[in-house]
Amino acid sequence: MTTQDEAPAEAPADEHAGLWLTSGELDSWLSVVRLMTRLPWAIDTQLQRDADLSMVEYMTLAMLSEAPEWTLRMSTLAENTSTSLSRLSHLVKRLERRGHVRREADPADGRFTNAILLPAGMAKLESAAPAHVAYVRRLVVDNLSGERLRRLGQDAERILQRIDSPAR
Amino acid sequence: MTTQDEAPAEAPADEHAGLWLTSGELDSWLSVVRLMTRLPWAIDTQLQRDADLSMVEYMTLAMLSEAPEWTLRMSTLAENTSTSLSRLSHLVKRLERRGHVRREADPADGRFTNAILLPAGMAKLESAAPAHVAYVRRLVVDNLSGERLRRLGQDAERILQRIDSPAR
DNA sequence: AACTTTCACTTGAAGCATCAAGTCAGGCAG
DNA sequence: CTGCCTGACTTGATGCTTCAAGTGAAAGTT
Repeated sequence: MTTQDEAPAEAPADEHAGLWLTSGELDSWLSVVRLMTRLPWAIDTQLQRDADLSMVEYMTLAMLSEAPEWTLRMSTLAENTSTSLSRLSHLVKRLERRGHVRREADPADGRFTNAILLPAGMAKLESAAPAHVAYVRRLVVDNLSGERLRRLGQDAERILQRIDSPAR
Repeated sequence: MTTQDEAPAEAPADEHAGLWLTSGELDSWLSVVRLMTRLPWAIDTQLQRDADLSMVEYMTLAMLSEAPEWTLRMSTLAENTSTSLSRLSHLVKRLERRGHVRREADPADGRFTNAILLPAGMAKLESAAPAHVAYVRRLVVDNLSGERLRRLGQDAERILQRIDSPAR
């Protein structure tokens, strides 16, 4: 503080060790940012074009199709698709309007709401799946070696754990 | 087509080789999907809370701050932040209202619009950066080994290339 | 039994993204 | 120099997401 402390542009490299990112770290991070931006966009575009579904809608139908009785609680569905209950509620309302899904209060405990896949929704999912899977294969699964794909999944899980961990 | 073809639930495992995903592939893919969903959400939440900025807004300010004269064409900015020109136009209008940025037609060629970072925008960015970088370090950069981070960046680039490649 | 609380949603308003159409500058053809 | 044409945005409407507040069912409290 005795000497001047401006000169924001250039500074000794070690000055911000741990505060800023090194150039290599930054490159990797920016690649990840681009991936997070453009991969969802690419998949949404494909699904929208070929099946008039967004990725969350697809995931929602897919999760229901694998549940017993084609039925899941809204809260479970929200967890599994990583969305807020509010977003899911609006979204299911739209799927309901389109006849893909219906809702009913859980007969055993009226606080819960069950979302139930309808045959038309299953048909929609089945018609959308092949092109979607093919595209996911092309972009990701068949584009990386088995080893790298597995590690990518692991890295993702490791990051997700940190997101969920309480600190900060 | 001569025999019945329903029974959607169970089918021989090799039946859809290459059409569906194996259980390991599916696990990895679903991890990636969760990452794409929740990492942007986590970062947006942190930035919003600490600096009242979204990630795209942050990136926009950051790109401008590193450009000569704190100036970039809208189209360049759109490329660099992976957004559409339309979205960027709306976004920059909002940043303009807040006094972070201004726009002017390129004096040399009036078809281009330059976005220019204002001192207030730079100040905003500088106040937001430390907490943002710390969070990125915590979730990603310091959470993976140097080796794994580099590979993650490479995998991302590989996927991005496919997204950009014309076929399909 | 009345009450409070909690939990699991639902809703409406406001903000942001997307899509299609419009504008406007400069290059080019005649 | 007039009239297209292209490219680079900008705009307005529509739809989806988010945020804050509301509702209603069951469990616990007194």
